[in-house]
Amino acid sequence: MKAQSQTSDVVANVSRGRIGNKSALRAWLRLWSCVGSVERVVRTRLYSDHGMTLPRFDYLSQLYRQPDRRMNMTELSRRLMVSGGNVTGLTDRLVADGLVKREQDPSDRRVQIIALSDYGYERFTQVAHEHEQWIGELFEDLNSDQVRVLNQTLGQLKTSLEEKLNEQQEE
Amino acid sequence: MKAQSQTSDVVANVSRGRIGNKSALRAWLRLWSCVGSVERVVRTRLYSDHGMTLPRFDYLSQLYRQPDRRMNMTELSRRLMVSGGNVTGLTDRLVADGLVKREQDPSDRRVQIIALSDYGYERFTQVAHEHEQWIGELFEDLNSDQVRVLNQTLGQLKTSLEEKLNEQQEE
DNA sequence: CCCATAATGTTTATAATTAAAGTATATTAC
DNA sequence: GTAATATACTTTAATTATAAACATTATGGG
Repeated sequence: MKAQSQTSDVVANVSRGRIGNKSALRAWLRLWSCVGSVERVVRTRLYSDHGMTLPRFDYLSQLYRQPDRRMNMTELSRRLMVSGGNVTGLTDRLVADGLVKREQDPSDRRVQIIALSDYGYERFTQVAHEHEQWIGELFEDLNSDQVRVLNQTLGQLKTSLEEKLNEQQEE
Repeated sequence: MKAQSQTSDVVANVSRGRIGNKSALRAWLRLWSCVGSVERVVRTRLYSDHGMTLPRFDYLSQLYRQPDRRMNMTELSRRLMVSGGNVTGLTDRLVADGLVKREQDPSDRRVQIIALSDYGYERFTQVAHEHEQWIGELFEDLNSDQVRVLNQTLGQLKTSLEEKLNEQQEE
């Protein structure tokens, strides 16, 4: 009577199509593990083959994706999912290396606009091409159906997470 | 004739069931984004509600999952996917806080065995229970079919990545 | 036994990262 | 117009993280 109430709750949830905490936790641990493995490979190769760190690559890739190769600090912080202070430090080092430039926003003197320099653009495109191949190799054992479903599910999860973060922020 | 050769390559790959680099890259970016969002929520709540950092929580959870609540440094480093030096520093601080203890391996004097202390066990179980609920809430919009397929696909990816890492290491 | 090699963990120097406090500028309410 | 509030970014202190060099101990072949 009193035994396995936890387990039967989970079963009940599954039968209703809603997932239980245990099953969510399992998915989370796998997500975490896969991302960790991929990051480790990418970080090691970026550093040994190109002398570039992963945070800097991620930073440059955000700028690269913009039509004008420009973004302000707050937006960079949001997209990279790191703190503002972190972006300040990364920017200092990237400016010192000549990969990006700081520009002023004429309409708001608080805003720093970060622009990818010509050198930064050239350097990033070279590295990014290899990066794309690394990712292709790492995912090659998945077939196209799996990737399609994966993208669909993760897209939904991403949207759902963003909504939850917004709700939470407003409280 | 010369136009869109990239695109047609991708289409060719899809028709064969093999994925192209672009599609792998898209999947990777979504994985990265989802993991980043979840980590951000977990890190913030761990710190504000329990005064615990995410790296320490991850460290303790590895010990907790072992039948004897014990693991050596190298294994911790491998499972947490961080460098050995990082584990040394984390261990120093966790020992200072009384959450874990260092023990000697009688059969190998190089080896440090890290054991979860009674206090560490008690503390972790409290936090882990909430952690599990947070994850459950963050994933609640996915249905059980999605999670099942996600777990299946990520399990395969994880295995595939581990094989690639082993091959790479042997070269 | 002895030497070369491997494995375990620490140290060092530096970079990345966070939370929180601080500074400067904008915006909004009144 | 001015005061309160919000936004953008930087600074600070501490932690987390890396790669590479190092010290110690183990292992395997001669």
